[in-house]
Amino acid sequence: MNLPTDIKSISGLSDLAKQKIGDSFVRDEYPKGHFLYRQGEICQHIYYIEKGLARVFYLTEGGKEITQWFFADNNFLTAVDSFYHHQPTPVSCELLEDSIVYSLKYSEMEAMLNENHEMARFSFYTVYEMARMLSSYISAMKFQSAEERYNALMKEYPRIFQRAKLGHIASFLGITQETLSRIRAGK
Amino acid sequence: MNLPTDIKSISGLSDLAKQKIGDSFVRDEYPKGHFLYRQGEICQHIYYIEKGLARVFYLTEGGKEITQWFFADNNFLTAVDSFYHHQPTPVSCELLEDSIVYSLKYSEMEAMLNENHEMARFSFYTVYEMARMLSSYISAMKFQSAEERYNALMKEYPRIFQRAKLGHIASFLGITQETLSRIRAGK
DNA sequence: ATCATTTTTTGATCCAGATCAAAAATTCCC
DNA sequence: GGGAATTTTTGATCTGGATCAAAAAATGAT
Repeated sequence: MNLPTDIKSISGLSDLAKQKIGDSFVRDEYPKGHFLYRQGEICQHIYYIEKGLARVFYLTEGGKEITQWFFADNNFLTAVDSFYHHQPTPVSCELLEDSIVYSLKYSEMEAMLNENHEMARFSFYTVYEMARMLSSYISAMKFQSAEERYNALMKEYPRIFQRAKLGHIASFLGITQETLSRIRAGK
Repeated sequence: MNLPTDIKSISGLSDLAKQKIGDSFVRDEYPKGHFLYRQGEICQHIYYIEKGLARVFYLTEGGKEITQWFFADNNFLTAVDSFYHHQPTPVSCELLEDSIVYSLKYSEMEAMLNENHEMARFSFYTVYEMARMLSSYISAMKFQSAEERYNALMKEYPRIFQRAKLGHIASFLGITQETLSRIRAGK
């Protein structure tokens, strides 16, 4: 068994299945600046960040980088549409610090799925968690001010503060860099 | 087989499983104003709206109704956290017009899951679709003006126009009723 | 039809955050 | 370590949409 805590907590998965899934992930270490996948490619893997920090982002027509999400320790991460439906992904994923990352290739996962349909519970789990994240992001955007969102983000991912550029954080929060700078200065 | 089109398109599901899932949904007709589930209850079913229109909403501390989503023909719908994790749901679901609705009880789904893990692909499918919806909602909120969002909503669900109150539409769009009224007046 | 309640519209004012422009601070590299 | 490029901060102004208040319109009950 490779993968730590998270996989163990997936309900409805037999120990055997957990074992198999855990064993089929491959452990890697990548340096800061490495891209797990890039815009336009088909994302072939689902990743698990054991330790590290990643930023998922895309480019607007105007050429501006918009951060879609940050992922830190103990999170599954993939370009969902691309991974499951083999379309080019509109987003890139860049590591913001040296990271320990596990990955599982789609073709392997598919083989496991065909061999044992129970594995679908694993896919369910990862997409379910994603839906929860999206859902809480929407609440935050609807009911919190830019400053509240910034404080919440810094509390959840304090390391972002040192690793990401201001503009990257601002675009995630849905505000301009100038506004974030002012928030930070406390004005 | 009861359920129409959608279930057939779920990839990776055997015909037998599709048959079984389809057959275990129960068809019902409900009048406008009926609640499929209410805030505070545990949502026991996953629903499929064959024909009709539903509004999912919650109350803020201030007592205001906020529309979370509209669902029309040929959509699966449930209070995800409540359905899968048996917690009281924070949202209610009300039918805005007489509707034909299929439903599947959690306990039955669970039995099916234990009997045939392939069924987990069905859960995956429904949550995946939800994640896509949430994701596109976020883009809309980030990149479209209130007016653009209103036009897009009316294009997708024209029947809302006649069935939902202005305030219900406005809270879904993330704006006030007054602003929506002005948008509609074209000012 | 009539009056009361609910819903929608209109008006006036305000504010969070955007935009545009430029200065200051950091980072990078030879 | 010095100059160029990048990133962040500061300043001035503008704007989409909020808020508060009240009028108008629609809906509904008797």
